[in-house]
Amino acid sequence: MAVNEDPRTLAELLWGLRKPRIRGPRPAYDLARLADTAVKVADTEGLEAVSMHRIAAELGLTKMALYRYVNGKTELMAIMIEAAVGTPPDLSGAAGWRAKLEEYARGLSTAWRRHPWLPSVTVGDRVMGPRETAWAETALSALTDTPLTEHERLDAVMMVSHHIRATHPAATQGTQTWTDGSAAPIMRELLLLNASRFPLLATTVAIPSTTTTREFGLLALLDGLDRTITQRTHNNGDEQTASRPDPP
Amino acid sequence: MAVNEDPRTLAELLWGLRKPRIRGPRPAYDLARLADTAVKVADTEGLEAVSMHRIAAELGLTKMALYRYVNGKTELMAIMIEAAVGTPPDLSGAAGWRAKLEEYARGLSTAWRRHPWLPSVTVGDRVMGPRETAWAETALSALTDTPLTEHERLDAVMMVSHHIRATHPAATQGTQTWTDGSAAPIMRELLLLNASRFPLLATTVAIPSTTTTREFGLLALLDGLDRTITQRTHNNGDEQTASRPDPP
DNA sequence: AGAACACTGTGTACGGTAGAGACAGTTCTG
DNA sequence: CAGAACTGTCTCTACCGTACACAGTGTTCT
Repeated sequence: MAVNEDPRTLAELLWGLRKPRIRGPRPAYDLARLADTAVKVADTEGLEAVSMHRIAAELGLTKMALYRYVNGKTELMAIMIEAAVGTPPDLSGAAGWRAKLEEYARGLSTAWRRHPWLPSVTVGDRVMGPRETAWAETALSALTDTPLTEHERLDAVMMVSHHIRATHPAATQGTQTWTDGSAAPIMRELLLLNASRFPLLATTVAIPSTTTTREFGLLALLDGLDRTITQRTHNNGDEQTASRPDPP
Repeated sequence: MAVNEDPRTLAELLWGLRKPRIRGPRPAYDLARLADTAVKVADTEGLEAVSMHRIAAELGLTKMALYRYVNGKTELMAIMIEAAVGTPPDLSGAAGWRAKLEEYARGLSTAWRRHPWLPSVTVGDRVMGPRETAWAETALSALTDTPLTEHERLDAVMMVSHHIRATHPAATQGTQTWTDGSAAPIMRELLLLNASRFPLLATTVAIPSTTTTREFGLLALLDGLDRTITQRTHNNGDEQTASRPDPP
């Protein structure tokens, strides 16, 4: 990566603020085409297969020609994300914040199942495009009728997203190292070998799991939000009277 | 990366099962020394500064000499992790599963603050070393007295870890893109510019935050776990009588 | 003691990555 | 029609991880 990492120019690219160029020969392709082929490569061969050379070759271009469209690989990744996220789910069918959040989690999950590289990339400090932003906006809409503050709603939404990300099966993320994945059998073996040092883990991996991490976690998460929400709605009117000082 | 990624040999390295070599000249260094210098470089200059060449040069070695100690960069990373994680916190001082989990979260947080690259690396499908495993064992011990099943306890522990990871300030992980980080001001600007499309987000970023995401999230998480735990302890004896069929 | 052997560290080379900069060709604008 | 602006290509650099042959060094066996 290089000195090109100017977030402002990236933002202009993502939000359609690049001034259209008139003079000179027409570009053979456009950003959408670039993004689509890159997404296709990532979907079928994994994210590590996406290199400047590879994508350029896929389009019948030289590697350096790509730099006429994007300022670097960071920008290519950004437009890939925008192309892949799609549109957020419709939450209007679900009644109540809890059902809406569950629906949102489902939507996130299916989108990520379609593009398994997506969760590992839509992370960290970065400029987001309008389509990805729309997801966050949709998620926030699930909590508008709750007594949570604006930032608490955002926190709650992020919690749900992170949980789905962490339990994403094909992710390079927080897969359950102990029970799933290619390293799991080795870990199991090592734990049973050292059962005296790690008795709790050893017994755990010896037992087959009946529940899924994702469901259990989401349940706990929503239960926890429910607690503060119901608590605040009940104390809503009382709080003022209770905190009102007695007249002298 | 190469064909070297054999998880078995990695496991042997991490768990001290490498047969000690006697013949030939003594190696100038050992794995601990390698790991320590690599950790130091990662701590001071970031994880991307850790390359085979860099670490070798730091030790006064040729790049290729490192391959006499580790089979590749994957193994180097693995021993770096083992060297950096340290020992898990002592939870015996905390009373009850909730306080214990909070203490565990605190310990995780301080360990990751010391080595900001650690959370982004201790993730995904991989073989873990004994010291990292000890952390998981410790975390599990917090929940031994709860009516949760073994796998549910593991799930709960993973949830807490993921949450701390996701809210880790210096992480390449799920920092709050909207409110923190270098891209945040740009996102704020874009949202206020497009406030009609993203009203909820726009109002949110316009308001200063009073609470921290980490605390709010951990609260919700533990509240959620509390619900199932207390629910099950109360229904413990009743459940059998309630589910017992009436005599005909 | 001497030979055989095993191991360490070095030098060179390879294929991969992202990217800079000069250049030729094309197309629009004045 | 001429000049300006733009596209795509070519060559080059600087990294990265890693394979492999080789020289030197120390241990072990005879």
